[in-house]
Amino acid sequence: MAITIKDVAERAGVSVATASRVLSGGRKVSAELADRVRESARELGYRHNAVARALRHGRTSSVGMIVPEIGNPFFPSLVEAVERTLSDSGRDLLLCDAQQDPAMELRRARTLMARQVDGLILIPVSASASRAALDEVASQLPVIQLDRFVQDYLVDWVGVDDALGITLAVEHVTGLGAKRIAFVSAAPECSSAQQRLRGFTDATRRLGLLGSGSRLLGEFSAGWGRAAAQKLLAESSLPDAVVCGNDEIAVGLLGEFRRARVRVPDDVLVTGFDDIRFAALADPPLTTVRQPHEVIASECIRLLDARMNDTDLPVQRIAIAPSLITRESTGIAS
Amino acid sequence: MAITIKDVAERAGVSVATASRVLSGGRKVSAELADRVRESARELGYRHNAVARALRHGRTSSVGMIVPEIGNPFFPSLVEAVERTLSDSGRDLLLCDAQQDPAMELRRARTLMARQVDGLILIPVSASASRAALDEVASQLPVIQLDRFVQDYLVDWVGVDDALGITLAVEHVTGLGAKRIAFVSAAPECSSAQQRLRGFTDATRRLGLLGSGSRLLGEFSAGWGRAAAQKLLAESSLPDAVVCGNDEIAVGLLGEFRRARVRVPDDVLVTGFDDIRFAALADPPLTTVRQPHEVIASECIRLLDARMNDTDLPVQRIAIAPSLITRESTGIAS
DNA sequence: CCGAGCGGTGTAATCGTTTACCAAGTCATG
DNA sequence: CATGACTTGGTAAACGATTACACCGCTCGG
Repeated sequence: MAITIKDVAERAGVSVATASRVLSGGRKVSAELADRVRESARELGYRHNAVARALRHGRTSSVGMIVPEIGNPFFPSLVEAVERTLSDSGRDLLLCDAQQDPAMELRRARTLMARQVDGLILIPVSASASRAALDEVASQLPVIQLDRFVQDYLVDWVGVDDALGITLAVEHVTGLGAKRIAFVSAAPECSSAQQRLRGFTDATRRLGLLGSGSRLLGEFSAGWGRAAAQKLLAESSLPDAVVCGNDEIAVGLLGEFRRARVRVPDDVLVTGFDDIRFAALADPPLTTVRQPHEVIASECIRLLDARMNDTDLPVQRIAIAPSLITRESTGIAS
Repeated sequence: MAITIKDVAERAGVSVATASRVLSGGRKVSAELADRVRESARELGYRHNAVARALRHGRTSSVGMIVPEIGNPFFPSLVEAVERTLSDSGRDLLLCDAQQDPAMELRRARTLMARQVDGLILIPVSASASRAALDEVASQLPVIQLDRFVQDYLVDWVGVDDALGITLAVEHVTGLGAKRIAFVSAAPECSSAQQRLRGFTDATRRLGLLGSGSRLLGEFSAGWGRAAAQKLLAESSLPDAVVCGNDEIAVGLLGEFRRARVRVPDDVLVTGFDDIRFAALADPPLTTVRQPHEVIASECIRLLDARMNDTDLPVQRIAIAPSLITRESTGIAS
């Protein structure tokens, strides 16, 4: 069996209370005893038991996180940033994958609650179907929605300003002279897709270009990007620019254009969203909207901590402005 | 405060023992009381406290995992597969990022041990410097090394047969007539890099092609792939094929070749390793060595469970054969 | 010289479960 | 009918830490 604080106390000839006070820095202990305890702990190779501490303390110093699908290349960077931010304040991350399934999402939320995480970070799978999970969790502990949010539901949210991001892309290509602009994105199942669609609609309307190009809505995947490219190629003429809902779509689309000998950016401009690792490595390198992961993650934790300190804090929705990264897919190497 | 089993018992008019037996399925309880307890639990919205259960039980039903760097696109797919496998058996994943730093790796290992994870999955940052962490952990609990391993250290390992993977790539390009073969990979800091280098050396020696092309060792990144491409371009003539240590390197190299108007596969063949999500989307689509993540993950958990059941089990090293995925970067669309 | 105050230490309660052990009742069997 | 086996329920002791409270021995002021 492992060494407990009782063993340490015994060997040092003190009570467990004293040993605990030395090792977890409670009240003052005389220098002599403190040394004896530390010495004894070192000799025995004592390591505290976080489970017992958590039970007594009522806090686990851990945060749960549920991600729609870790395999999706955008989420790992968010996970990484969150994990790093948490570890800076001595907390650990319990990570769950919802496998794109709201029912699974709810189940994972329950196990995280059972594990008494101090707070939860949720990237909802769906703008509607994730409500059940969010609802159940939010009634029990501090939750922050990250990146995406559940529709018409007042729970803190931190993410990028999706609509603004798309606006940046639209303005960029119109600035380059594009008149007919197509939009290839995911069906408005999750809030990101909704907001990006809204951004596209609003921006093109404002510029008098609403309806100038096709609006193809499928899913956030390279496969859909390919399929959408084929649809565009089948039309009588190509648009001047294709604004994509995320980088995966854009990369798939670029591949299909390449195969069809459509030249980017000469024949058509293409933009993505997220600035995933491979956006810069695509052919041509992809102009895209960059999400500041580190900022988003740290804001998320900050808000979570604020919420943990004060449950009655008014609900906050923090939309962080993204920035446009211009690369060759719109003819401008940065 | 949250509802405890005591509340449930009280409301049902039974002892906590009975309530516990009903809710956690211990001994038999009469149908009538069982119903009363379940009813009461439902009405109060009782959720068990996994922390208390873990303390009593001595098991947390959680597994720790330390990854060198989640941002690296190869690891998320492993994490996903592991997480899924674990959740199938009702266990959770505590994920830590070592940030490519052995000291951080050791620290994270300690916090996972403090949290009493039932077992640990470690992808060591380094073949040598990760020894400290592995050493300390392995003396306390079941550990499996995943993907990479620490040199000359007997702890279970599950991963792909790296040397075989490279051999497949080398044989593939020689089968296509390549005589001068260059190798661009990472310096042998971690075991994957070591084994892939060994595979390349052995395979080329066997084929009488040892030393036919340059051997450039840097790191597993697209940036290094670019730099290496420039080095190759600066040589008097290009090799017939470039075998890359992983896909990121290959993609970076492809980009640089493209910029220099070197045609792949006409002028030079290129292969990668890992079959990350974007290998198929590269230009041209990348011939690569596929790691079967699901198999690797499930073998990993199987071995971990075996080790948990019997500490004295002889050390196992399970190398799983990868497969070659041929695409256009070697002229063969599959 | 006495009592209050205080710093340092120990005893024991506590966190929420599970479970070893015990008591009481039922049933079957000799 | 007595006895042992078996069932079912409750009581209380764990699990390993933290911490409220009591206590002891000083010092210091009146």
